[in-house]
Amino acid sequence: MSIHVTLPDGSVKEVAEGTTPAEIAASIGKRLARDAVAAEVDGRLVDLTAPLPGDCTLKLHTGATPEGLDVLRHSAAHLMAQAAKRLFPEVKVAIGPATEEGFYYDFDTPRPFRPEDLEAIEHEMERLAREDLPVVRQEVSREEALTLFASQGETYKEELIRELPVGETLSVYRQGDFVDLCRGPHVPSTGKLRAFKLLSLAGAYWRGDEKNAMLQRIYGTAFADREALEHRLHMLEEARKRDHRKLGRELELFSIDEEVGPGFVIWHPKGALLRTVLEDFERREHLKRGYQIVMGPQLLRKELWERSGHYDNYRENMYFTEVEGQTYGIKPMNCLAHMFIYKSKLRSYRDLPLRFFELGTVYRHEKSGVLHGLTRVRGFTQDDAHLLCTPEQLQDEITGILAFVKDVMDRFGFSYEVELSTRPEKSIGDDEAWERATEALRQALQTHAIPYQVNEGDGAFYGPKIDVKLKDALDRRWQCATIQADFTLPERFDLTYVAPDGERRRPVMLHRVILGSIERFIGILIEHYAGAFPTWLAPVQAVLLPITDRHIPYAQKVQGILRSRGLRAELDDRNEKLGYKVREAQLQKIPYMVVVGDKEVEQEAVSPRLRSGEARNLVPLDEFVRQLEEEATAHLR
RNA sequence: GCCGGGAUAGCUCAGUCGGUAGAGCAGCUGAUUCGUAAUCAGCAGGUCGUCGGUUCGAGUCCGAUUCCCGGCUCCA
Repeated sequence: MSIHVTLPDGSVKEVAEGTTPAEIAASIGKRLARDAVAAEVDGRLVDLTAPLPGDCTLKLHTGATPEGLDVLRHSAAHLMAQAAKRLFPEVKVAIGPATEEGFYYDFDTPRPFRPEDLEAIEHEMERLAREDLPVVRQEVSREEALTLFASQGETYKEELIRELPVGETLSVYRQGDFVDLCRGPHVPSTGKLRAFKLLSLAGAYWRGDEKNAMLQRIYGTAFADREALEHRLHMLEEARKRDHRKLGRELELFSIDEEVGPGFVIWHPKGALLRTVLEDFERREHLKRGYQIVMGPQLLRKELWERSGHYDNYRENMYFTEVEGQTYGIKPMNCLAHMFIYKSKLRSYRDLPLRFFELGTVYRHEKSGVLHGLTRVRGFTQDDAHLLCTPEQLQDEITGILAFVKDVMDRFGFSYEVELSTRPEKSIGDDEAWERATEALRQALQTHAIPYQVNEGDGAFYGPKIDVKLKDALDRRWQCATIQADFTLPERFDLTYVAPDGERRRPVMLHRVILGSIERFIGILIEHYAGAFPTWLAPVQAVLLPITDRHIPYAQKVQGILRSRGLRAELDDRNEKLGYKVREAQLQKIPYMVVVGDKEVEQEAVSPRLRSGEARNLVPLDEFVRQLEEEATAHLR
């Protein structure tokens, strides 16, 4: 008998004896025996106490490996359920998985949990962990499982079991008085759980369906050791500090006021400037790539929305207004006007592809509970484009857009993931068109070897889409760029072009955005940079700090020079000490704090201080202007 | 939309048992003219989210409502 053992650190050992992974871990070392949480036998994740077959490959996991951490967190979820049931015997448990960040468990409770309950449950968890209860796997038949959970009144578990095929063998895990339906694996005993924390309370629908009962969810996180847990808690705290809603106010970028309307953003001077810089960047990038800038109206006749299918499929999100017996819909999307540009004259295949770009402001009535700072609003501007091309050109156009997305995301240093979303239940168009559109998107991803996940039924109502999800500072994923293939709207609006053979053909339409919505993207940017925007984006690039009143004229002169070069320079001429002005500029995260005093005036120089704290002394004025100009235009090259 | 929590000065927050509101920062005025993260003094600032109820009396208790926060569902 010989067993290849891969240790958590990646090293490999050859072991001759052993009946369980736990035994083998113990034979290798005390530390490993203590830290191991699960094992992988011939690629299958199992309990440490699972019997080993003769010859096999074995991989031992601790909380340091992704698989081990998952097991640890899943076990922490069980521990939490056990603690909750002990303190509140009348609660019923639903499901409690590990997540990317930690774990949660959903409960049905006679009264909602309160924050102080979390503390009590956490203490109980600590007690149960100290008791080091063995966690035991038991295989039972479907019928035995049903009887077991029915006898405990666990109706949610019953419902889950009933959906499994008759005759199936299931596994349950016991720890002390608590038993849970679970595939496993789990840590061998509760003492393995040494670092966990309950984080928040929330409502969650049973099985994620809005029509089902609302359960009480408790979120928590767990790590292999205290240190890793503390690090995570520290990161959460850091993330809170860079919340774009907080920074948006502190940096005077924007506000959202109840009196004005929830979900409607008011851009203050600095925010509007930031937004303008971003929009200018976008216009330039689009023109470079052969797009044409267009603009459509905010209101379009209701009949048009009926023809496009928006009225049937998107009405509950639309605002309507009626004047003199005519009903107009405020646009929730920009495509219709673009189609009318296409239709305004006879198009030849020689004209295609056509790429219409619009910074299009749209209004969507989002449900009240979903609004969130800049990232979920009711009025927003999309960097929207509609590409009209022949079916033969479709691949190249999609590829071009994917390259565009990459270029732009690289500019901001964002990583992202790609998803392919297929036909939803509520949709227009025939199966064949959907199939062709989906295939076109898939082909483009495959030929460029772009890894992607499939998101069944998550497409737009008029076509499938490629979604790009970028990751923000809180490691939340945000949908920004999306590419949607559409064979249906060209049909509904009878778009045609003249083919080489003189026949009228139907063009394909691509809907796409790169940043998604300017509002959302800026919200993400604020958190990404923690408000310290790179110089090219910073609303204020330099602030002049005269040391006393007699240095103000020189500071004004420098400001004038910078402004004449298109650089965004402010002057802090308040009667305050330098330290005070530096502090404020630092808090405003202005890239350059330019100190001017006697020496600078005398030498026609400046002493710039960076946000990092680095101070440069007496840089010749023309040299500083040149450097700043170079930095501020980096994005144009 | 759903579950839970919350709303006091521009901001961050205190306000005990129901007895008519307080701090720091910001603002204003004055003094100070200063070299890299807060100079000093004075002044002003509030329909306690809104509406209704209980009470001799409500920031405080009850109800409704609006908005916000944490999630769920939905989504750019």
